[in-house]
Amino acid sequence: MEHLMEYYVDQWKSIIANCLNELAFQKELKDAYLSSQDIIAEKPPRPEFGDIGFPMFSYAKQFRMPPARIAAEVANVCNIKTDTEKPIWPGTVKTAGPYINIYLDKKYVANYVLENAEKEFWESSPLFNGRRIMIEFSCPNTNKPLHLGHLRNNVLGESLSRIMKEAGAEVKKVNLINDRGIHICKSMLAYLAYGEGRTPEDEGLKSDHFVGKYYVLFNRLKDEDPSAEEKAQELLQKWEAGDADVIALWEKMNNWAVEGIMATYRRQKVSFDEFDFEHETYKLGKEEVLEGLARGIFYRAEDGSIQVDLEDIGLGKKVLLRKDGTSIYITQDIGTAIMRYNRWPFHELVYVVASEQQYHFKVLFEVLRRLGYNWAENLYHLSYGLVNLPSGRMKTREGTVVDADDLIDELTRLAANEIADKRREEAVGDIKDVAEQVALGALHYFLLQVSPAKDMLYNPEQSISFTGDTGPYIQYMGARASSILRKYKNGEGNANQGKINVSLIVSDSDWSLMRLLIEFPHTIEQSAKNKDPSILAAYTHQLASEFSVWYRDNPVLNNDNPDISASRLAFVIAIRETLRRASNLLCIPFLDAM
RNA sequence: GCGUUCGUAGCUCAGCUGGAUAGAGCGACGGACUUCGAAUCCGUAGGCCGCAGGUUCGAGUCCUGCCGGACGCACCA
Repeated sequence: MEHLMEYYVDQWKSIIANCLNELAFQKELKDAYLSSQDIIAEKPPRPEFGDIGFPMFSYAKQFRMPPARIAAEVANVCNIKTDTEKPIWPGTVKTAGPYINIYLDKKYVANYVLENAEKEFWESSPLFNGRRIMIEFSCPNTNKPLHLGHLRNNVLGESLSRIMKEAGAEVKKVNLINDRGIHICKSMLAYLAYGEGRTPEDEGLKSDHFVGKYYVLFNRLKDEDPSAEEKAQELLQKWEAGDADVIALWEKMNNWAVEGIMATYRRQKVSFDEFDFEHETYKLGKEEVLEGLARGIFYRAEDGSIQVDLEDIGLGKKVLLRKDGTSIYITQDIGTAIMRYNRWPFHELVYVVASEQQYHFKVLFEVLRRLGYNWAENLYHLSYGLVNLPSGRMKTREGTVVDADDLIDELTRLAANEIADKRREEAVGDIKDVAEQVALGALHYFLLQVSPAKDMLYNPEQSISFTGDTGPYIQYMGARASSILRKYKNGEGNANQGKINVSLIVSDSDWSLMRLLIEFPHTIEQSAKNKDPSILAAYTHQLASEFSVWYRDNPVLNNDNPDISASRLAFVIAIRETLRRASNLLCIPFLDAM
């Protein structure tokens, strides 16, 4: 089953094409043949112009007529044609100057929406059917806890995964834990210097925060011991050599870090299908590079390192393997990509990684292409911008990094205060839990609302606000819809004595919402196609906002007419369901009460 | 310097891939609660869409140049 809006538009495109061809035939214009793909459809800017618009400008040349006249004549042909061959999805054809506008049959659409509110209308889109899409995101270092930047990464990856899945794809979420390297050795060194064998429990710290504390302490160590950097390097070499003591310490601290990070994932409600660990993958790719060297794709530089020359496409020269034969970042990424493809041949692999690594991914993709992997065409770097705060940029050294757990704590506290202020304790039940769901809704919506490519400003106060363009606002509207249903189920109102009659929900204000509902699948496809949850975020806010206006003007249960009650109730069910689905795709917890 | 990217209301952001009078939210000002939750809603004010060219019937959207910001240009990740 095609989606309603798509189906409508495609159908009308082909009708308009037929009518244009008919007109061309009548005018004996032989070269004017058009297929439905040539027809440009548009969403009219105002409701008076109907539901689908077709501008006629571009046909003026071949028809040698002014656009307005083409519109008039085509509309004529259409009206005759639709009389004889009735479209499956009915509508009325009108003109407005150079535009042909289609007015959909409101009763027909209303009937469709109500009948399918919880059924196939909401089924996943066919756009990505059968597509295997791998999405890599998060990829934390295990020397410190997650911060605000990771939260944007996580929610982008998680939301995009859900959207792609909703659009029909088979999605595999993967995470590569960076659990080795010089940064971890720094935490280890500082722990050796100041830790005195203590554990996170001893200090009452979440385990990843405990590790992070020693990473910060490394700066102090550097001041006290000028050779600290060198010692960290030594530690890394010992680690690579398999020194038992070093490995044991690494395992201990690494587990603490990973354990804490996983706890944050659970809290943020993001999850992964597969984890890879750098300590297992960091040597991958070396053979590939050596083989590329043997095949003459790469070359050995004078200093002994193996490099690739990408000057011809403006990417310069890039080292792929150190002169001592050891792997670097890009070496292992080459190996990891190949391993992943062999393990699960994907149609597309999306890397959700900050924009600062754009160059890296260009090189990586090009190297894989030159190695002859044709699937390298299907690698995609979803580059996203930095998250800044109203107070300025986050900097580790200045201690202005916003910790992920602390931020969620703070947002939760603010939400709990609000619940208390509004005297909603009894209605919500578990305040702490609901407050945290509101905190997540606030955080996630705010982070997703901005197009990924852009740097953004995160304003915690504004994000948690219950009015305006925020997550809690969307949650509130969902809760209001739920509240109406709850009252109905408790026997309030007389909807159960009425019969659903679609002609009772075709007013202008009904129609505005109805149209939004049928655009939901199309919006998901747009989001999936563009890999951009912000499109869906904007849609969801609009849906919530229009529902807010609608329920103020259209009493559902408080209505003398049982048929109106029943019909509006069915409508509320459809709206609530859409809001619930949309919220879920945006990682905004749906709440029945807040 | 080179590359990538962004520049839209006082602030934070949209603008459906080139179409009809450029939209939201916040903030400001003014209104609406004996009626399904006022954590809401309505109204008003606020714009040479960074600047200048170009393509087009038509440009916030595409191409070029300039200006301004961000991020890259490691045998770090």
